[in-house]
Amino acid sequence: MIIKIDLASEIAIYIQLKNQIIEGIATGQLRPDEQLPSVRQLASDIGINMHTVNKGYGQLKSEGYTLIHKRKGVIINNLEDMKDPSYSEKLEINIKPLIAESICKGLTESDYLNLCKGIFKQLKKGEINKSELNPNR
Amino acid sequence: MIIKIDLASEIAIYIQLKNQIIEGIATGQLRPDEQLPSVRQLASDIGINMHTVNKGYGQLKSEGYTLIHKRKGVIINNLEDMKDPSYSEKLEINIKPLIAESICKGLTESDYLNLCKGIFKQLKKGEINKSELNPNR
DNA sequence: TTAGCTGTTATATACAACGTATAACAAGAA
DNA sequence: TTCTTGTTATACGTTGTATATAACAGCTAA
Repeated sequence: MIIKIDLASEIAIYIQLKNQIIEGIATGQLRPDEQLPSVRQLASDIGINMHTVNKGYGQLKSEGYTLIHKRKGVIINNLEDMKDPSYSEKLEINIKPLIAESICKGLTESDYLNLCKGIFKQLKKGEINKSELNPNR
Repeated sequence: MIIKIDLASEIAIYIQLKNQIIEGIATGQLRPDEQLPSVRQLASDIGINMHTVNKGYGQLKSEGYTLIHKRKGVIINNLEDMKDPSYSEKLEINIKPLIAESICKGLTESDYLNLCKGIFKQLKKGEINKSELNPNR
C-alpha cells in the first residue's frame, strides 16, 4: 500500500498516516495479519521522522487496529478485535458539527446521505475478496 | 442561546464556540439578522479571553456565517449568503476518515446512515419556525 | 463634544502539540 | 555476534492555543 503525506496539509502527519492505514483496512487493501513496514523503514520511505511514524503506529495499536507480533513486527489486527460497540457514541460527537455546517451551507439531508453512500461504495470496492478464514497466528 | 465551553475537552475553545454557533444557526435558534453578544461580553459571560472569542468570530465571518452590522455589531448572515456550492468537496475529505473508521469498528452502512438521520432529525426540530421573510437590514 | 460601546489590531507571555534529531534499551532473528 | 524490531528518553525549534494589556477607528447616545 502506498502512503501519501501532504506536508502542506493542516492535518498532522501522524494523523494523515493513521487515516490512510485505517482506510486501507476498511477497503481491504490491508488484511489481518499483514505486516506494516517498520517505523524506521516507513519513515525513510516517506521522508519523515521515525518518531512521527511511531506516534501514528502507537495510536493505531491503542485503538485496536494493529498489534505487535514478535516475529513480524506491527501487523493488522483481526477484524473482530477491532470492533467497538461504544464507537457510535464518539462518532456522533464528530459528525454533529459536520451536519450542522452542511445544513448552513445549503446541503439537504438527501445530499448529505448520498455523499456518505458514495464514500461507502468507494471504500467497499476492495471488500469483495475480504472474505477470509482466520489466519494462523 | 446558551454557549457551553468544556475546558477539559481536547477541542480548542474557539472551535467549540464556533461549532455551537453554527449548530445554533442550523437548528434555527439563531436567525438571520440576530445579533451575537460582543466579543467582550461573551468572553466575560463564559469566562474566557476576549481574543479567543474574537478568533472564533473571525472564522465565522470569513466562512460566511456572520457579518458586521455597524449598528448591531456581529449579526447572523442571510441564509442564502451562507450557502456554498463547493462545500461538499471539502466535506467529503472530512467524512471519509470517519466512515473508514466506522467500517473497521463494526458499523454497517445502515448503522452509519441511521446515525446521521438521527442527527438531522435532532437539528431540524427548531426549523419549523424558520420560515421567514427577508428582514430589513 | 464627551463618554461609552463596537470590532480590530498589536505586542507580549505561557503552555502544549508537532516534528525533528540523536541516542539508547530489550527482545527476537539470522 | 550482528542486525532489526518496537520502545523510550532527552533535547530543540516551530507552530497553535489561550491569556493579558493596550490601543485604534467608527459609531451611538447623552
